[in-house]
Amino acid sequence: MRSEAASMLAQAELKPTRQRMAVIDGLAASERPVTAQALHAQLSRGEHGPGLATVYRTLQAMAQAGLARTFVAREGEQAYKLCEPKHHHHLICERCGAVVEIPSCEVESWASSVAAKRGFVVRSHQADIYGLCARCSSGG
Amino acid sequence: MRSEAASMLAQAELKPTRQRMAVIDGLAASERPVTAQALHAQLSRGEHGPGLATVYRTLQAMAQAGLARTFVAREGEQAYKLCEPKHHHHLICERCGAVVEIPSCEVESWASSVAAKRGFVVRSHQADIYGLCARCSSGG
DNA sequence: TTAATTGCAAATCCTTTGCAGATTC
DNA sequence: GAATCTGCAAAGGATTTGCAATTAA
Repeated sequence: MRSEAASMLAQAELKPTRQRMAVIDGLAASERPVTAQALHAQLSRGEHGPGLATVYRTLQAMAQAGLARTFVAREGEQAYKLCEPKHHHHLICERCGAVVEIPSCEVESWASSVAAKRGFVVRSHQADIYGLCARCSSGG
Repeated sequence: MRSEAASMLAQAELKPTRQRMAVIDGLAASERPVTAQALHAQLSRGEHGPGLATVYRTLQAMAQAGLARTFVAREGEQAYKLCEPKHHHHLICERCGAVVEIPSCEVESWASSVAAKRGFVVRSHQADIYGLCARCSSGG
């Protein structure tokens, strides 16, 4: 049986090294986007944690392969989160940072009609919804 | 008669200094988002161009006041563009960088229904459409 | 006059890069 | 064995900040 991480690396055409597996496992373990710095710090708590450069390189490669998406963190950092390679949108909790993927794409028709009105040809679109998740809106 | 720039500064509760006016005029002159660096370089061609720090400070203040929006430029820089303080979306040309505002908000119902399905309470959303503007899709 | 603003340059801080040694296929 | 990958530390580059001089109200 092949691990999830190894499979993703194969998709990205990257060799499944111990360091990269750790990065991906770390990413997968969080339900919210993680910055390279944070991930490196976390992985460094154990032994054999990958170097910061490797974390950056791996995250970048994953994003480029479409297997991770980038988010803008508060102070100009970039945060990453694994996601399906196919197009989708996100629900993001502003309190706890949780990210839920929305597979459907109902914005598509809206996007093309709005674009057509102004002579645009749509190539892609991005739509994210920010709010409070069930837990945060009830508990807090 | 009060200039457009002075009026915006008033809205942001900033004193209408010569430097800030220059920054805003420079922003207003471009139909695409501009980075602080680019704006500073452009304004420095003339005399009395504001310092880089002032450009950064002004752009940041405008964004905070909701009078400008930030975009992520290619190499991790932040680009700014003036916009209406009220909520809206953007059509962005991937070729020439032009940005057209979409005042309507048809995503709103989509957003709240999708969010409700997962127990989320919507606080805001962001939706941008990328493509080619009329000129770029025909001419190129 | 008083508080806000500017400019400069130094300081921060995220991210990238060069390169020798280690590792995968 | 050849091509990749890693780690380290140095380099790069955007943005922020301290502080004395300047300017707006």
